[in-house]
Amino acid sequence: MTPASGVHAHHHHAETPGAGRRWKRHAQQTVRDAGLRAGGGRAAVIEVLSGEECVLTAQEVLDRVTRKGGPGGNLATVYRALDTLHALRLVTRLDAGDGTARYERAMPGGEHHHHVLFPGGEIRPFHDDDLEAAIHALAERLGVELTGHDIVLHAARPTTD
Amino acid sequence: MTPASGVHAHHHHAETPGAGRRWKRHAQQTVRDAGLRAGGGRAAVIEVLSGEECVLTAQEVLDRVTRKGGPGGNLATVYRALDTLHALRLVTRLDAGDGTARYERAMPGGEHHHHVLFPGGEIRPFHDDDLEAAIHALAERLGVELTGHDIVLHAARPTTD
DNA sequence: TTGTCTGCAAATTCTTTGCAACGTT
DNA sequence: AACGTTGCAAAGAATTTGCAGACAA
Repeated sequence: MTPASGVHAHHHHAETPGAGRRWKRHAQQTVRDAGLRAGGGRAAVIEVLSGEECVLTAQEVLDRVTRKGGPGGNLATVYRALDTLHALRLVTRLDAGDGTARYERAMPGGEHHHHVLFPGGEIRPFHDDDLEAAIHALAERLGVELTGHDIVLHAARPTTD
Repeated sequence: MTPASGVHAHHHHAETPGAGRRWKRHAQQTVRDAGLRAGGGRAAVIEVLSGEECVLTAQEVLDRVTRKGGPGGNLATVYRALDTLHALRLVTRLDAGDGTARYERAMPGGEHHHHVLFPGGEIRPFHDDDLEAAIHALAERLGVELTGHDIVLHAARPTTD
């Protein structure tokens, strides 16, 4: 049962201004360095992602690409672009548990955030240094070399806001 | 809750003996209490899950059910059973990021574990009280009423062990 | 030119559903 | 008898892939 429940991301989170532009440049550079070419489809996906702080599904990326006109107006192209960007660690994939992957830009330097899922599909990003510290301490305790970590909280609703 | 005791996590697989049997009884009881009947398919799924401490895909559950002979030898039945058990909060769903859902029994009382993913697909469960404490502190800081949380670590490989 | 990118359609994979027969209560 | 349960086949949804033509370097 997946009646296309909408998932809305909240911008609760003041993000560094220019982060999108910075990521866009970084992404273009990285793609070029990988020996790949500057086609319109992938460029459009990069453009869209640079303008979004939090997760989008492939379909949502396509919608936004389409809205802007131009090339990239194809789901296969979007998926291919997302795959490439993910392989280059330029985007992060989030599984919200509804069988649809969501993607968001990954800032260079490991700067990242996690997600709180609310009933109804709302997704809210958050970042917390104490949590990051706890994760790293944990990894050491477990004796594993961490390459990444995903944390998804499920909440009934904000107790305050 | 979850006093940050100095309990050392890092159990590879040290689970309380009898946990499987306990869960099985609990599951059967809960299903009965929900007004559902005791068919062979769901019973087989419960049987399989009770014998596994960590995640299985629907297909893996089916394989094990089939191996034991008897009813339940059908993927649709397995999915339906897993759905029901999940709705009753008797199983947990894990998205390892490969587009296939994995399920494991959920012990009553909130007792649970998280997962470390290694390259190659190996999944190792762990539990850590300090981490749990950190999560609860975090939720309070965020001002949300937590109903659950998923933590997935990605590791290159054990640094020691 | 050479090798990459795109779009379109077809194919895959995972999961859900319709329906008739069957089992439990 | 009433109603949940199961199996099989078909349907769906998300994601991937084969190909031929368009493009970038």
